[in-house]
Amino acid sequence: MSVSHDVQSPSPPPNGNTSRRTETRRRLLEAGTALFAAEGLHAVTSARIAQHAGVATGTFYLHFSDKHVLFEEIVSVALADLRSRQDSAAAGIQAPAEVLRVRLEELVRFTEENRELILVAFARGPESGPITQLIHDRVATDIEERLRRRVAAEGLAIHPGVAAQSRAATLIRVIAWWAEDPTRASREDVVETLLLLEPGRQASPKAPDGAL
Amino acid sequence: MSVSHDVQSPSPPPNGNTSRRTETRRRLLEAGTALFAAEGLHAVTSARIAQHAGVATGTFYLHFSDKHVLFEEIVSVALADLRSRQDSAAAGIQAPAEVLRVRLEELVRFTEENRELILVAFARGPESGPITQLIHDRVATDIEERLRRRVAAEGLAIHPGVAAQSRAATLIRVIAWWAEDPTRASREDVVETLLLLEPGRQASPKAPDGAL
Amino acid sequence: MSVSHDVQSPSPPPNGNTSRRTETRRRLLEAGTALFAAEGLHAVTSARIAQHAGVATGTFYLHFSDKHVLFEEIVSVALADLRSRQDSAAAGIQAPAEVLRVRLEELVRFTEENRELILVAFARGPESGPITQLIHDRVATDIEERLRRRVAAEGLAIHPGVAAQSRAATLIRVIAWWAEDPTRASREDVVETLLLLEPGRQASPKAPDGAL
Amino acid sequence: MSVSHDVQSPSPPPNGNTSRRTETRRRLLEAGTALFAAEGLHAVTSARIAQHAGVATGTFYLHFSDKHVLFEEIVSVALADLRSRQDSAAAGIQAPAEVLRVRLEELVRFTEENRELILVAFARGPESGPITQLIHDRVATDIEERLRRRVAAEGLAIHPGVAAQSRAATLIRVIAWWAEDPTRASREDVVETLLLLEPGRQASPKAPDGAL
DNA sequence: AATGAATGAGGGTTCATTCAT
DNA sequence: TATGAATGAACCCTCATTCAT
Repeated sequence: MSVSHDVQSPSPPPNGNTSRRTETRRRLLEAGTALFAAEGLHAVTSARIAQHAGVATGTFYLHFSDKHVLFEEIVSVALADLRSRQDSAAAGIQAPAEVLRVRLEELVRFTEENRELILVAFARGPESGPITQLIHDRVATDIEERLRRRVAAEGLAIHPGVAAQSRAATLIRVIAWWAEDPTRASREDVVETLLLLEPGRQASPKAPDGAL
Repeated sequence: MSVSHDVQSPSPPPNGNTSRRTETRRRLLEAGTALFAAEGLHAVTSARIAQHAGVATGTFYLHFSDKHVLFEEIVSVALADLRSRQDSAAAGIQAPAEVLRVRLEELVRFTEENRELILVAFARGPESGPITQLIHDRVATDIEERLRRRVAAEGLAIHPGVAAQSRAATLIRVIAWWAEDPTRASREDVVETLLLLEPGRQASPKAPDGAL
Repeated sequence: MSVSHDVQSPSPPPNGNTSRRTETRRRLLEAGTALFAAEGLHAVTSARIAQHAGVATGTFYLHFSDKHVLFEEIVSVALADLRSRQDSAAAGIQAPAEVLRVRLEELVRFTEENRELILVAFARGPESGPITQLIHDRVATDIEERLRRRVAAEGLAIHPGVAAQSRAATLIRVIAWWAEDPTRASREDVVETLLLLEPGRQASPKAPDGAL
Repeated sequence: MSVSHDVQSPSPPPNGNTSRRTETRRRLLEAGTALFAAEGLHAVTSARIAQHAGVATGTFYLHFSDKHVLFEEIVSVALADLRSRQDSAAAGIQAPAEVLRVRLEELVRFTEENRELILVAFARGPESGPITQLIHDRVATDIEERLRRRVAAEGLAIHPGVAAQSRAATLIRVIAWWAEDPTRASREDVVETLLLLEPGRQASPKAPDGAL
């Protein structure tokens, strides 16, 4: 159930065999994902991606105008997939606390199934490149909006901007850290700790303050 | 009171050449800081650093074996300076909560005074690379140790590894975000929110200051 | 009948690109040979070889990982060619003295036809380096082996190591000297004198030809 | 009794302590000899010679206009020294065969006492650089002159030019080869084999034909 | 005389990108 | 569509040489 790159058009191809162009594109995305995850954006050259994908150097440019575009594509497909999976999982749930937990659980599951991808997208902390910045900023903006509303409604003593930066960095870094080596913490530890660290939540000793 | 790369001793230099060397080195560090902050490690070349410092290309290599060594030097000098300032500020204070606040306040003050440097050290540019990771890892390791002790002593319901990643990412990201534009939040908002977000602390509405 | 870097097979190239690659490679080898002969390994840069071959700088590295590899290639192709020509010429001849003469004659003929190449391989330019040494050592090792056997069999009063160094140096130097300017001695003078100087041979006045 | 570089002027300095300038020059020559012998002309930089001599980079240029001049100086001082030692040793001897032997013996003794120097001057075969070329050419010219006279007088069946190239290359190569590792052959083996290989001499099996 | 920091031309090498086939 | 050889700008780095002290 991992993210797939072969879906190009919403409608499936007329016959069983994917078109050659689509297949080549898919292989480039796959090769890019593997190489970026292993070596980072900077160390990978377009020629090596092509080679790894089993196509000629020039073919790369028939599909992507450059390395960064490929990178962006990889990441944005992945993000969209994650979002839709989280939305499905949380559909129909009312309690905000439960929604949060379900979305975190889906995030963790997605991470397990797409470790390479996560390493590409979030690798090297929140400082890794324009695309990672973009993700961070998008995530942080959403969170800030939510927190702003809660501050207004509940009188939370936090600064929404500061807390949003914190939360976005936390999610990205914890997920990347865990993807590097999932034996570092159990799935439950990750979910529970992220729940407790949610801004505005209790995190006091032994007193889960009625939460969840 | 910003970090300086000048000669350490106020006494005059032992000979003419030494002071010239020191001066050149200082200018390279300064130029490197400015350029790294503005464009990131990857985009900056040693030739441009030299040019910006007003020296010849080859001179760069008389002082630093390459770009990364200069970067490391900038960052480690800055970190050491920050640490010593935090230690001085917290010297003699007993209450852990107060120590934490004082250290955060010093961090914020340092950030105000060394915005460029912070942008270099915590940069989000593409591939800022192993050094930024190193900082994160060093910070995270310290925090994890502290949390592990508190978990053992106080029975905190968090996973120390997860929470340490979260806290390190939070500190780095919030500080970098604020350094980008200090009008985004007041000094107090930054300090208070970071205090409240400390793992194991209350983050409930209107929690009385100094709770813990 | 000089050494050629062209395509081995007389049949047309399998595809357009391959022949272009081969052609470029041939031109680089040719340009390298000419430049090395004229200026020596040290004075020649890969950029100039490329320029002389009418290709871009980077193209050089598509074919040879560096200057020394090109040099090695030139020399080892030439040596292999010389060897095979000497072997063909001496095929079927029994008398050792005649074999020696025929091989020397072939060496001289080869030298006439490949003066540039000889100048490259046996060059005296500054630091022609490990490859020229390699040739000397290879030649000297072969000779030493032969002499060792003759010393054992015939009781020659020479030290095989010393004599082998002498003979290898003699062949290389005489050939290089003659290649610099073939009017310095007639083909016959070169062959006859090298025959007479063969260690273990008579070199007395008016020694009857074919003595041994 | 090795070659010394401290003799600058024919007359000794007025007082016992050599002048500072002379001393510096001597140290540069010594450092150059050691480094050239170990690493070759090309790999050695003027800065490293200076450093090795314990003086500043710029000082090098107060004594030698460049690296090659230092090299030439080293070599020509050594050659002059060798010549004068050979002349002294052969003084008063009449028999040409004995003169030859004595000169060869002196050459071998000189080589033992100045291995580093020999490695500098003759290193890497007869192809090592302009200075080595110079030596070779000078030696070859002398030999050719001698041989030309013998050919005229005795009717030797050799070409003087070819044989002179051979003999010069032989002497240089054998001496260099032996200097690399004097255990390769005994002093006597070197002298005797070089005697036997002298152009125009007998080198037939077991029949030293009255020679020497 | 000596110092040694500074110079800057130039070499080696890489790689994103093009284009003829 | 795909190929892959070729391009060439730009990078990193070295080192012979200068020159202010």
